[in-house]
Amino acid sequence: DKEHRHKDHKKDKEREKFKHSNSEHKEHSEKKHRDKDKERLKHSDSSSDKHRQKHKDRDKDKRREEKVCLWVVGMLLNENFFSLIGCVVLLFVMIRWEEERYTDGSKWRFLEHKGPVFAPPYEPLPGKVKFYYGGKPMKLSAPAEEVATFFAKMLDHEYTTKDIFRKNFFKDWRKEMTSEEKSVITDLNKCDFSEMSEYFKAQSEARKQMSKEEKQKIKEENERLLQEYGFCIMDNHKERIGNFRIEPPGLFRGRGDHPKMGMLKRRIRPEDIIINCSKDSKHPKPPPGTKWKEVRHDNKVTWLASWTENIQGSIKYIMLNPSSRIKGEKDWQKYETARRLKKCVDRIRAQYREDWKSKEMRIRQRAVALYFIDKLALRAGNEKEEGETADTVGCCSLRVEHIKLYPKLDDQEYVVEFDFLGKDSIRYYNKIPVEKRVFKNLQLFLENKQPEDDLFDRLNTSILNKHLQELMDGLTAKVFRTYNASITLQQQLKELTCSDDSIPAKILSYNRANRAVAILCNHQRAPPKTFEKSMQNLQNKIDEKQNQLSAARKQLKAAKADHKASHDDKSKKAVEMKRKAVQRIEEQLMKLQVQATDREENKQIALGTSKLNYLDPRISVAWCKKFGIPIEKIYNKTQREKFAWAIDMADKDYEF
DNA sequence: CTCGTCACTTAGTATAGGACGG
DNA sequence: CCGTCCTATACTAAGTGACGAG
Repeated sequence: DKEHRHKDHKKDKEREKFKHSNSEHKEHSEKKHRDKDKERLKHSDSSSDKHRQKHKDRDKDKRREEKVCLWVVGMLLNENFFSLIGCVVLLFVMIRWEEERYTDGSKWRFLEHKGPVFAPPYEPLPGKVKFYYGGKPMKLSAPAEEVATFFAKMLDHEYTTKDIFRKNFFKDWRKEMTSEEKSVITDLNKCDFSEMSEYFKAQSEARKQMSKEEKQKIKEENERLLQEYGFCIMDNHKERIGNFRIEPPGLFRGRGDHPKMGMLKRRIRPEDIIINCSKDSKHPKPPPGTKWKEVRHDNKVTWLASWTENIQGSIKYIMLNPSSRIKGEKDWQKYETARRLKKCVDRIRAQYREDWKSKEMRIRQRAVALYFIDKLALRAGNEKEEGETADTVGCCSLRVEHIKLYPKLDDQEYVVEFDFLGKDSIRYYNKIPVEKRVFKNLQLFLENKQPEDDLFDRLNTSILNKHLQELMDGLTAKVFRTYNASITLQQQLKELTCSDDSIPAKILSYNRANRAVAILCNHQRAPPKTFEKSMQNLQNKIDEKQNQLSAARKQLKAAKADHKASHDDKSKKAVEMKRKAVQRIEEQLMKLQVQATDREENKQIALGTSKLNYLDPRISVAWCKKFGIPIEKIYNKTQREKFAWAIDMADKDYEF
């Protein structure tokens, strides 16, 4: 018990640090927000007024704090014994809470919100927009029409041509039809949605052409909705909600070769929604004439509302924004776990290398799989239900058909070729030389197996994670991804950054370090549709700059010659001017060239995912502080909000 | 040990909206 | 000021991993 408490105490202290930096930051941003509101209210204010206002605000805050302090002191000094008792009880409850919060798995003590925003109801098509079956116009019942519009809106998409998509869609569509419709519409190929499709195209065109005022009105309405439904109170903070809108109905588009693509994603009603909030909060009201499925008060979870989705039968949640305390703390914890792995990774590596020699097959498989997870940053690879999802794999679910062994390939020995579809059906393709022992083990694992058999037939994620748990508290397969990503960034930054580079050059280095991680984690993207064009545009700009530069250089030369001839002050000044101009253009050119390199290298690589989910933000913050890079160059507004804790916490010497 | 459930993180893409250059 | 282009954001699918029942 003593030991336990000691550990907890240490944890608490660290948490205290986190909370402090986080709330401090929040105060800043809240204040900014308030100031902005005021700006909106009286936009005629002069800037000095605003400035004064800011000061006033700060003073007010200070005074309020002082008042609270005085109140507490007053209570303590008060002769009124009962107030004193009250005060002590309050403190006791607070302390008790602080302890409880971390030992019993509670996530909050007070939670109040307004519930979700539902998708707008279906608006029937104007009569002139017709659906045709077998060339004849046909008026559809509202439910059938709605589902038809989902298809019509996707008509330009490739997947409306796919067999599975069409089959699934048609089956679900027929369920929405009246019996007469059902008897008439028996063949999707005879359906003509083109008028509907044209109508929606025209609608979106019209939306683009809307006047400023109309756009402004929509914007204001969105803002109102955000203000009303987009925030909740969790404990003592107003927190931004991540997704407060319920997903609208539509046709399901799974990624990759998904067996359920085209199925109807049904409309979610209040009767489907479970609300989660605290008992003592003002409960959200369901829309008039409706009821929630349930209102519960479970403070062991972080979600505010949930519903069961009809495609996979999984649960969807409404949760807080990444900037919230609850998400930030968890994020921070994740990186702390990865840092603990750093301390013992050598031991673990030695261990799995040793296990390659084990007498037991299951241990060898475990060790080789772990080697892949560590070296190649593969995902764990949980089993999936066949026929329910696209056929994708991770490490533990690799099959024989996903690897090829080459005892010799070109000038390398023991090469393993990986070729499989991972998460989101993104292809992982890699040829990698491995140690002889690993290679021999793989040959052993492949013996007497069919292509569709599991490579690691004695292993799954649960076995692997149980083993990892024994090696380090809190260790799971995904910690390796976090650890290797973060350590790679740190090491690459060290390697690539030159302190006397210009800021754009340093940022290129940062992006390259980021890119190394994205490649490691296989974070790909489809090349943007306009990639070639935008590259060309940039190249044109570069050419233009180059011309400017040679012109400026010529002028400088001329000015110099002029100065040599006349030796007067005026010509000297002219030389200086021209010299500066050349310098400025050189800088601009450099910047453009850097931008072009960056963009080219980024064609098929997505940096965002690793930045947001794998890279300890304190590494980036420290790097910025060390090299005098403004943090805004690395993190945009949202990212700064998410990583507020790190921005406050890390100094220039932070080591992951 | 298997299976299903649940909660939460990680993922790529479509598009809204804002910056920027003519 | 307006159209173009790019970035940020919204959206939601698809993973991971814990846990409990049988």
